[in-house]
Amino acid sequence: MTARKERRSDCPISYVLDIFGDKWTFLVIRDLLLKGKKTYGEFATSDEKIATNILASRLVLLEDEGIISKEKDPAKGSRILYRLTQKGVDLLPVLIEMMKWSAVYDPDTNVPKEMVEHAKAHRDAFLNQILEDLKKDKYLLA
Amino acid sequence: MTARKERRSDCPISYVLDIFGDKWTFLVIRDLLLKGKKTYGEFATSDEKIATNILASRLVLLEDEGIISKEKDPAKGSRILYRLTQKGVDLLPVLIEMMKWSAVYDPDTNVPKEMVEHAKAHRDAFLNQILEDLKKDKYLLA
DNA sequence: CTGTATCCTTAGGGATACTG
DNA sequence: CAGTATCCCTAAGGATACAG
Repeated sequence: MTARKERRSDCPISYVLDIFGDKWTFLVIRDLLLKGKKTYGEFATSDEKIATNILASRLVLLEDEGIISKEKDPAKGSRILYRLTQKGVDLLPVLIEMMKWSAVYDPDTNVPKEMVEHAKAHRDAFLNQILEDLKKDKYLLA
Repeated sequence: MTARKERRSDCPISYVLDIFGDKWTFLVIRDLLLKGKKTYGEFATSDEKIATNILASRLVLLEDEGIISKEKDPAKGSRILYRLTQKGVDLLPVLIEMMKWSAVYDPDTNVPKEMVEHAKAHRDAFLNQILEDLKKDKYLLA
């Protein structure tokens, strides 16, 4: 069933959380975006062992939100392939920033070393640029 | 009580979700980072109306994770001020990317118009840059 | 005002079996 | 393999009262 969409507020952060505010939905995006996974079975066998009912409900949710789409595998009719829409692909920067943050602060995370270096080196410059924009009220919320 | 930390995997995205995988925690960060809120009462009166028990538990969680810290208001001893640590401030890029995404895809979001323009104009360039890095396996997960 | 505590309800989610 | 369905349980979370 389609989850009834009830916004808690008109805040853009809240909009993201209304869709992704749980421990699983972003992992499906990760699998599609960064692990090249495309099928139900591939999602189901990720390290975090998502339950099949949760997985199915998330795929429906993501399709309802226009973030993924389904198609039959042309090579094998019984197989269904999931792919990200543009709206889904555009989540990449969010994922990347999450990974950079973890790369810096999670000692146990398995992020490539060069990415850690990249993140640390660019962190200050990136933050300063954003803070500049903040000063111009570019991102300030009401 | 301190939530028992049980990682589901060593994935950096999963690390973020283990902390922020709910509908409320990021809103507290938003209030600190983008709304200039500092006190319990200010958090409690946000648009989304977080329950006080949830709020308190999230503040404990965030302090345990080293993302916020507490101090007494020097001007008023009974008042407690929360502030972000460096680890917390470094979440800003994540929040910003979330806002940019909402600015593009949520028709009802109340993001400043200039930010929408900014996001749309820079989206392709930004994605292309990340995709370049992806090709170099800079962000690829195992 | 800053929290705790308690009660209660619902939603999230694990395990597993089952269907096309 | 791609899902549904069911059972059951726990955690999340709303309401509210209360304490320092």
